Amino acid sequence: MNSETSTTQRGRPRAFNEDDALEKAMRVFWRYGYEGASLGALTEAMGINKPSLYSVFGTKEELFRKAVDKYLTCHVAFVPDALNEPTIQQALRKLLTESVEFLTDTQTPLGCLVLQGALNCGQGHESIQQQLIAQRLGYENLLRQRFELAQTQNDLDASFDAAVMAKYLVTVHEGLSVQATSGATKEELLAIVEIVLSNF
Amino acid sequence: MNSETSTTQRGRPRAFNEDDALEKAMRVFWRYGYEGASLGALTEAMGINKPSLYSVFGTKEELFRKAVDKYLTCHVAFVPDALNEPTIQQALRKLLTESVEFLTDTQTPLGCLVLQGALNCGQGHESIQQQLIAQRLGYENLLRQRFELAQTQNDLDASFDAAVMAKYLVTVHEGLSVQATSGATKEELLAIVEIVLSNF
DNA sequence: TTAATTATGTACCATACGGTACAAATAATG
DNA sequence: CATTATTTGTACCGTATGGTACATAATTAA
Repeated sequence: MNSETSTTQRGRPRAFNEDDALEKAMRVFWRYGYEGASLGALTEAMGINKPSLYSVFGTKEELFRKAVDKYLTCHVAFVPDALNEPTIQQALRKLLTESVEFLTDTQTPLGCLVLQGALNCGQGHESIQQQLIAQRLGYENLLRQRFELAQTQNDLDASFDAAVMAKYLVTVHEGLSVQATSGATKEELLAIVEIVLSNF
Repeated sequence: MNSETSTTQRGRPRAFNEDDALEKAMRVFWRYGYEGASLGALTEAMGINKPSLYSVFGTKEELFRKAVDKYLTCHVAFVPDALNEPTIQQALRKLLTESVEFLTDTQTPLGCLVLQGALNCGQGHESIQQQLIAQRLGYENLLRQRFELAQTQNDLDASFDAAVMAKYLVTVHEGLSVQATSGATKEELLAIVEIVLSNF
């Protein structure tokens, strides 16, 4: 029954690490978006060939979804972390500051995969676009719930409109991602963050 | 010498209106981005075939640049107009309100062509990406100059950082465009605009 | 050693892309 | 009418795309 975790397997051993390959694929999608990332670019970055890709990760669309999962769990885990800070001021400062560091990090592609991944892809990939939009709505809900929690703690006034402010923050966040991919520097974006923080 | 404005021309007459066709092409680029807009989709929307397209508008890249020009002169002319309002409050309110109306207008594609046009295109079209980025930097400069003018008029305090605030506004504007293409409603975006205006 | 199983590399398929050659069509000129 | 100039429609080219068939290599089980 433990065939999946068994250390011995019948056939020819796999010549690449599945997790490393997925990380490489994720960065290609991150850099070029879903459509802009060709199978050739993907397989070259992953160091494998197409049949191996298909047998392990499925179609390009399935690979993309796995790449997004990895992105969320391995690269943007700082988001829920930041929201755990005790006060809204602390939480938002940590969230936005770390987001700017993340979006302009030279060790990874600029901007955000969930945003750039399917912004303007042609016809035929609407489901991917919808998945990423839903992901961003989830982020918005996370923020709204954090604001509502702060209201119960008297950290935010009862007149504070949590839903609007959550959408405002997501909007700014998306703008910051666009700016990062357009060449804005970390310092420029941090200055913008200070303006945003003055709203709270 | 007036051969260009002559009413009579030698060969077979053109069967389509050049300006109408360009408008149609612009909307396809607006909706699908540079790469997402295939020549097939373009020619179908324009009601012409490929040789006609090439003889009149040149390559796809040249057609795109002409489409962007038309977009700027015919669809976003309200931007410099709004900045001519006498006070910063009036100028920004008009600018952002009309921008939201524009971005969510159901008569045209959602969002902004200059933003969505080349956000995540693959390799080989960097010059187009750079052109659109330069266009957005031009918008940022327009805002900064308007802020500096307001400072000379004592409409804004001397301590106001015009450069940072200009970049902040462009960032929000880009975020609003992303939100519009992601399904946000006009009302939601207008609520965000009110928050932004409270910064001035 | 043989069979069964899994992975790899090559070579290919159908389709779509941007772009063009070329002939037919339509007009003014002579 | 013949000529010349310009546009249109079709049919095609070379390339790239996402995806796959198939033979071969490498490993374990019998």
